[in-house]
Amino acid sequence: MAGVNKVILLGNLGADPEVKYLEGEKVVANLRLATTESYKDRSGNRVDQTEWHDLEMWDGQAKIAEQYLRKGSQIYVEGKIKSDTWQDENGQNRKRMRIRVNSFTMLGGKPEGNNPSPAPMNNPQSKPAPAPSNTGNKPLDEGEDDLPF
Amino acid sequence: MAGVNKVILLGNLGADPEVKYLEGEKVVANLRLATTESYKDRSGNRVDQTEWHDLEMWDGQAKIAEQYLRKGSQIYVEGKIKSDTWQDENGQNRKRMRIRVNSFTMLGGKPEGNNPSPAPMNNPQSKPAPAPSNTGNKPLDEGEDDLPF
Amino acid sequence: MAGVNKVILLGNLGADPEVKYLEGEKVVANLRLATTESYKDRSGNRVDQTEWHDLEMWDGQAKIAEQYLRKGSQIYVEGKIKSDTWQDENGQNRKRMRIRVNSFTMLGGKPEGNNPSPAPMNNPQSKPAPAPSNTGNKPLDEGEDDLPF
Amino acid sequence: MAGVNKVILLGNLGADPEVKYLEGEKVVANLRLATTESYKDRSGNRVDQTEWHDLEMWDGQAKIAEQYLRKGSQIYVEGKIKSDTWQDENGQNRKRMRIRVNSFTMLGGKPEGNNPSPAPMNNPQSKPAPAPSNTGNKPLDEGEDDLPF
DNA sequence: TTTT
DNA sequence: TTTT
Repeated sequence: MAGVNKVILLGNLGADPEVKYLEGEKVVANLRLATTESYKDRSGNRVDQTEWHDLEMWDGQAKIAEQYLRKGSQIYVEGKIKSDTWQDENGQNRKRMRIRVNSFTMLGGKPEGNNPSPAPMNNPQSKPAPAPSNTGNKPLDEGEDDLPF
Repeated sequence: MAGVNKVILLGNLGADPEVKYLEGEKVVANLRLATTESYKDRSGNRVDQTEWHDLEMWDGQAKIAEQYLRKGSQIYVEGKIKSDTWQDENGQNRKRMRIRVNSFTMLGGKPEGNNPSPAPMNNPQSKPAPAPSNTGNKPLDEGEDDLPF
Repeated sequence: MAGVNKVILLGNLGADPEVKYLEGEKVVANLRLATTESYKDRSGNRVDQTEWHDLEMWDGQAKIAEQYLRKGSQIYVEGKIKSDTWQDENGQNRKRMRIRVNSFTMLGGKPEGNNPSPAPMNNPQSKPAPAPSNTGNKPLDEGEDDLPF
Repeated sequence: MAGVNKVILLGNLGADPEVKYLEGEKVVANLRLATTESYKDRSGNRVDQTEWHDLEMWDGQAKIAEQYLRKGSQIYVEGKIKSDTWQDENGQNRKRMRIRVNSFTMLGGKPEGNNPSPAPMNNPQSKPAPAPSNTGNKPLDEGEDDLPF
């Protein structure tokens, strides 16, 4: 019964986060993260292999993502694999895997050129916040809420 | 370009490994691994949440899996996320995620009752082997050289 | 400023946990964990290499350790490296590294023979508890306190 | 006997790597890596807590470190804990922990200002090399074979 | 669709 | 002794 399901990713966002404000104070952000592995094939040519990951962040974390992450941002992520299953319109069973993010760390990378500042907030009542660089890896006494401020 | 794509799992196999011998000495094993997380919901009831993972092992690792792993075996796994994409019969884009295993460790757990001994080998010329408890974590002198070029 | 400091261990305890009850409801448990790597040297002989780790757990986690972990117990651990520095009696700078445990999972293994049941509690007012198999990897809504019950 | 001993670090180098060329083509690099965790204490003040790690790299990896890493470089590291024990001049048992690096990835960060280009090589016969961004995570066909015997 |  |  005891289990471990852990994912560690380091890569760049393929697009700005997509953030949705749901009922009851819930917020969810969806992000696309590319992790690229580079190696030489047998003929000596360098090959880049990119894997795309669907990330899901909630609440405080989602708001931080919305404020600070942009297309191109480089982040380190810890999370877990989470799959949804459903039936599609043809009655076939479908499955979709996602990474549920537990914590992430911004590493710099270069956000998009002509909009270097944080994007306008969708959430008007959100308070201004200092730039965080880390979410989730909190000291134990304060628990693992997702808001570093 | 620098990227990290790492998965760490600890759980039990839902079935015996499925092993295929391909041309050119290639061997592949597919396994289903369950990782179960147990927590109490807001009404205080214990809830088990199980995630199923599709694992893929190759060559020497696949043979070890075939010899030593069974439905119910408990293993620790390191690997990476790997997705295949294709078009289904309706012309829709489909995607399937898998864990490409880099190394695994057998932890005991309980193999199935009435077939406690290793399953018959599909591969007649395979040599008998001592029971390993670890794959992939190689000694320094042999393993992983460090030059990416 | 952004940093990651993460340790993942899987091994067996070299002794029963040492638990101390401090003032103000604080509890700390110290444990010795062995991780053994097995490989063949260049002459083909199997070599076991064991590394011993000093683990530190606090509060709820420490109590779970006291109740359920014994010499020989096999556990999976996530934590971080934490060092103390001080001057010894000769005025020399000394440093000691420890693993501060964030979460652990019991994997079975074999507790000591003649005392198979949980050791008597040092802490009289502690309530009886169901056997947990996992600490720390909690759903986000409940945060990362260490008590699974 | 099966064990896991894994360390994941992300931080900045406190100094240039120290590289030693030993007999028989062996090369070792020692590095100091800082991982900084940032959190708010109970009075709401932001606190930075830095842990310093001693890293050890060998051979090809050591050469890459020598060529490309500098004081201030930001890297992601995977490795394992490795301790040496000895008796000091007072006859006391001493222990020293180190991280034996299995692979690392350069993340940018800003190398020192007035010496932006790679340092001169200590190793005259080394061939010029393209800037790598990743070590150790090898392509499947070459890397990590899977047979521990 | 990212990054170097 | 790093970094933001």
